[in-house]
Amino acid sequence: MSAHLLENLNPEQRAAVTLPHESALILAGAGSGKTRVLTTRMVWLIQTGQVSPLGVLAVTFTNKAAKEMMTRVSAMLPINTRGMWVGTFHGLANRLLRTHYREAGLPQSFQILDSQDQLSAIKRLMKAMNVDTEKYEPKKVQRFINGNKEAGLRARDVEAFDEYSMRMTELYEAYDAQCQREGVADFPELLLRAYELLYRNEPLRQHYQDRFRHILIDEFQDTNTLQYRWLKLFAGPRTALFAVGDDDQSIYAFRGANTANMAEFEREFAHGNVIKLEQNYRSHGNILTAANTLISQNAHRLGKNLWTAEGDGEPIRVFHAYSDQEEASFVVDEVRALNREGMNLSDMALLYRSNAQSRVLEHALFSASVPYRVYGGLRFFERQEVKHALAYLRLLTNPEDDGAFLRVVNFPARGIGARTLEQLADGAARAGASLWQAACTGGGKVAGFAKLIEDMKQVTADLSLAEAIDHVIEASGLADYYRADKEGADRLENLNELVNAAALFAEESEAGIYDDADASTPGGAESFRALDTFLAHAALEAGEHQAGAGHDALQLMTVHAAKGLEFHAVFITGLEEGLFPHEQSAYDSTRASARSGSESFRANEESGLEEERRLMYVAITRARRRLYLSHAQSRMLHGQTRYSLPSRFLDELPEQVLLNLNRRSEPVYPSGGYSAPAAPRSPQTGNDTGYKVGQSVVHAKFGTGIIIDFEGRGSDARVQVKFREVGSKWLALAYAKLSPA
DNA sequence: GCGTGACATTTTTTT
DNA sequence: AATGTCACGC
Repeated sequence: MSAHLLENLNPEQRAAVTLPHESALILAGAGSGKTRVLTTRMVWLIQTGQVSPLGVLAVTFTNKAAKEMMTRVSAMLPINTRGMWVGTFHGLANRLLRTHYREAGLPQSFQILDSQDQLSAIKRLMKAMNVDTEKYEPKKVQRFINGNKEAGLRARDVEAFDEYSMRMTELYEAYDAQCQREGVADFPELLLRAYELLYRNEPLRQHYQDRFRHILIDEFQDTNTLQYRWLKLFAGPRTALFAVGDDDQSIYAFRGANTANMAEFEREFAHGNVIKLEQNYRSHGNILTAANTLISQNAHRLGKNLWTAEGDGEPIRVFHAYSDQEEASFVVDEVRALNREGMNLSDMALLYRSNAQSRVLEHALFSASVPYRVYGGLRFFERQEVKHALAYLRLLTNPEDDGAFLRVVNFPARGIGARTLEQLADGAARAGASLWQAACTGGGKVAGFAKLIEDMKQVTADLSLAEAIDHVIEASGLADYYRADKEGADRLENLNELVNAAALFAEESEAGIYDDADASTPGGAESFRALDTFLAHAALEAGEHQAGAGHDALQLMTVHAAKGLEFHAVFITGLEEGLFPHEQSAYDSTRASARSGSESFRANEESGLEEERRLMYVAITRARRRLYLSHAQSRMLHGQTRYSLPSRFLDELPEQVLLNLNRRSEPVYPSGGYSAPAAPRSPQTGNDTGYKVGQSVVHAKFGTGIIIDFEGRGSDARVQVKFREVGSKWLALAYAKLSPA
């Protein structure tokens, strides 16, 4: 039967699947059957009796990938997969912490803060500490805290010498204390806590190291420093680590992913046990040639070249548009043509670098009544009405949660205003108590709120999860509030959907999906309480952006969101300098972490440009048969028209695989009402304005800066100026009050 | 206490 | 263009 399992694998894939009990690194290129290898390996290990299902730990980055893996494994294996540890880093850490909450120093009902919750917790803290939020921006504080946690550093471990980072570190420490007091944990905290738990608790560590004989990791290139350490801690002397990744597809360095982990893993674990999967089963030759040529221009690579047994296929179509609108209508025309030829809309994708770009495309698609679906955006559990309902629930299970308290104490409005809350907070701080405790001992409207919550607690105690949530939505006044609101219908529906989601969740939990079948864990909590589990689920799995499922619709998403997906036809739009590669990433990637006080977690500071190139590589390799690349000379962005040059990535592709769709109307401008449009630019020559690139200038409002780019001529002339204070801006010379410095 | 208008801000995204 | 944040006035 295991022979059957291996039947359709190529030699490299088979070698990877059947590796002996040793650690290995699998360099799996785009479209090389990575997920297949990973799941088959898991099944093979179990089927050949090398390990029991409980001895396997499989880690992914997204819930989607985890689910996919589970589905495939249970399809191949007749056994019960319920006790298996397959999940995201955060999901598994949560599981561990719930099981060993005492040892981890957490309350049984600890709540998880998502990024929004975390930010508001930070703002609240800074307000209480009277910190100047101009000087210390809450967002930067959040980055600082998370960056350090992801590097495995607690506040006391951070080396801070200058005043700024010392203050940041103080905030970090105070923030952690606040979280501890309130019984909440943010995302990186889950990982760090779980790490510390095993690090300090030897018997527990022994237990898990002994249990997990095989650890499999998906998308290894996306691991950050802490996640890698976490894996090393779970791995005992007899554990084999099977890491699958593609350094060329690392596109999350900006949030701490450390590609150097791959090289390090090879040195520390794989010891030359490296298998490359280079045969691509997805794309035609020309597309792969383009991808290979592009990525070969990155200096920091482990090295890998994709090939395909398919023919060259079609050339890559390149379109130069005069404006973003023209680009959009070009895309719409092509999409309709392909659709007429029989290609499903859902087999085509429109990709762009940043979400803001989708608007023009959507507009054009809408006018042409082409059905489409936009991925990304607000997810279900992140909607405000849902968050409100969840906050009530959090308060029921964990009254110390001040964040939840503040979110709903006056929503719907109960006449409890800022001043009342200030007094309440003062009282709570003096007594060293939570807001909830202070509210219970007080009087007036606040006491009324406390009574409301108490009553809810009583009533819901005997109800099922879904019934309880339904009751809370009614009793809190949320339902009435949205019923009274003219625009509340959608929100009301979402609240209804929340009740349904809870019912569905309870059903699945009943089926055992979320139970831990391993009863041998020392000191483990037997089962988790339904409400807590549901709340954790809501935080960890914010929910797919639903709607329009089942309908054939064109797929719109950012390149980031497209990772891991494939389509027959792909349009990569907005290939312009400054947009893709994005200026923020390409030119000053160091800025974000420069002040974090822990540059070490970005020790492999590579140029942001290489990450942008990898992003382009990911985009190209999404396409199976047909690929379109387009750029626009002018584009509305942030309410301003910007003029840009074609992306350098277009120049980095081999000409022989490209087909220029504008060929017929050389030069690239469309024939039409435009009288000899200005050449895009030539910074050093041919401008008549008296300004040139590199020159220092003074602006009445923005201060002094340096001209870094120049476009157009005459009354259309525009310059990009990098100001010392306010960053870079595009200015029309005809209007801007500029003078030479 | 609450609603309204001025003001700034704007990468990519998962957990 | 669009959205969130903040200060101000009722």
